[in-house]
Amino acid sequence: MTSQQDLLDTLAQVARALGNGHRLALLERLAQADASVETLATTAGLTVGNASQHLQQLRRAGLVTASRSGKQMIYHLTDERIVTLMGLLRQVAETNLAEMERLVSQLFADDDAKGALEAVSRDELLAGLKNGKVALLDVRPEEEFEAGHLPEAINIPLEQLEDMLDKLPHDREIVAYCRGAYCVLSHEAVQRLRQLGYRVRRFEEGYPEWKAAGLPVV
Amino acid sequence: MTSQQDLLDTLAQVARALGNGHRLALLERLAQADASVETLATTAGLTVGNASQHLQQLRRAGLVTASRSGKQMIYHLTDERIVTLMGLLRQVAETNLAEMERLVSQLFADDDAKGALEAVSRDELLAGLKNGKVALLDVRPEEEFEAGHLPEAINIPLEQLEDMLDKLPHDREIVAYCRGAYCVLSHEAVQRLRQLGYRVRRFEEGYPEWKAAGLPVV
DNA sequence: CTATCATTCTATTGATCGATAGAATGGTAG
DNA sequence: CTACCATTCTATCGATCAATAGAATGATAG
Repeated sequence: MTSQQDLLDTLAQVARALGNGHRLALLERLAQADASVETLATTAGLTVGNASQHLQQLRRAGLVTASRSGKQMIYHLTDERIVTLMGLLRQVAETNLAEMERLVSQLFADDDAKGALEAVSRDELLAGLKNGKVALLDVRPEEEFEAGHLPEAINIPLEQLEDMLDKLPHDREIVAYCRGAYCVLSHEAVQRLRQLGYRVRRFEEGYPEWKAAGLPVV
Repeated sequence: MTSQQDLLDTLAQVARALGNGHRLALLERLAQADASVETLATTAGLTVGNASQHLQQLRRAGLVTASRSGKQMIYHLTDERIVTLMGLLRQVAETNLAEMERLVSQLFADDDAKGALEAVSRDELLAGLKNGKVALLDVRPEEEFEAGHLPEAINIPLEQLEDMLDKLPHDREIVAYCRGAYCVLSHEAVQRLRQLGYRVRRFEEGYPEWKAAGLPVV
């Protein structure tokens, strides 16, 4: 059956669109919030022209759409499931590639005791929120926070962490989150807050995974 | 942070391994049962040398492993989640690429009324099995059936369908399944059995998805 | 130990991908 | 209508990928 293979070839095209680190970076940024080409280029460290080309490829693969807003083109993820897809890709890679483990531990390497690494799982966080024993801290930039965040979360962008400590409770454990599993913002925040005596841990996922799981966002 | 990008590049390598129709075909075959290089080459329509090379790529990406059995190398999927990953890729592609819809309808095109297309969902099948109102028919080749199948399923390979009708009950609805969403074996079986007067529908998934979902297999 | 078989490795060729620079397009503000 | 800005398109070049043929490896049977 040749059309069987045509189908697989088409699926392969979509997979190939995911097969480039810069495009994955663009998708991760889009999972935080819709963005213009220039914004995307900056956060991914690409020239505008190059970012545009990668975005065309993602568009051809049906992973993003674009709409015009004035002079700018605003790109969007077409489908929440793309976040899940990337998460699953990550899981499979982490489980089966030794290289991944090395890179992850390198990303979260610190002088500290590794206590800060003990991340809070989704179920644990849900339980803590339900019984009011946990305060949620979003350390992403304000722009991303405004585009969507977890309910009840307090936003303190990492750069302003020490300036806004009065917004943090002392009577509860704090759980910090940011963009996702590989985002180091919350990790950094946990380390700094621990040195200041706060009881704080890191959520092992981020805003996009929470939203993609169908959990409530604001 | 440069190691952030290293991580995404490594993830991209895994995605690139999925970015070829022939490799997806190899993975789909491996989702049915472990197999030798020659078997894999034959079912994917490749030369042995070429199949071997593709398998090396899958190995480097951590998607398959190999073990020697006598003269032969037997390949295995490293991880059940790869089936889930491909299923999610399929869902995203079907939702967002018009091309996919065209190819799928072409694959299942038939002269019949489209009644045969109404597939049974997983939940519906589970309910039907629980209350004993459904008989399960596995129309894959005997070899794949032997390597693993759904509990209570009767195996009648499609080629022998008309020869083994006595194994099929008349008092219950029959649900036929095969390799997965894009496998046409069960579709064909449904059409032929309907003409013979059986009450029969097609399971919308296949053995690998069932197993990957953690449901019991034999 | 030699012949054989299954598989992998190596080298080659054409095809596709990724980055860059510069031209072209499409919308906006004056 | 013109100047300007954000983005896209086009052409180019080096790098990587896919398929093929043929040599090399590794296990087994005699």
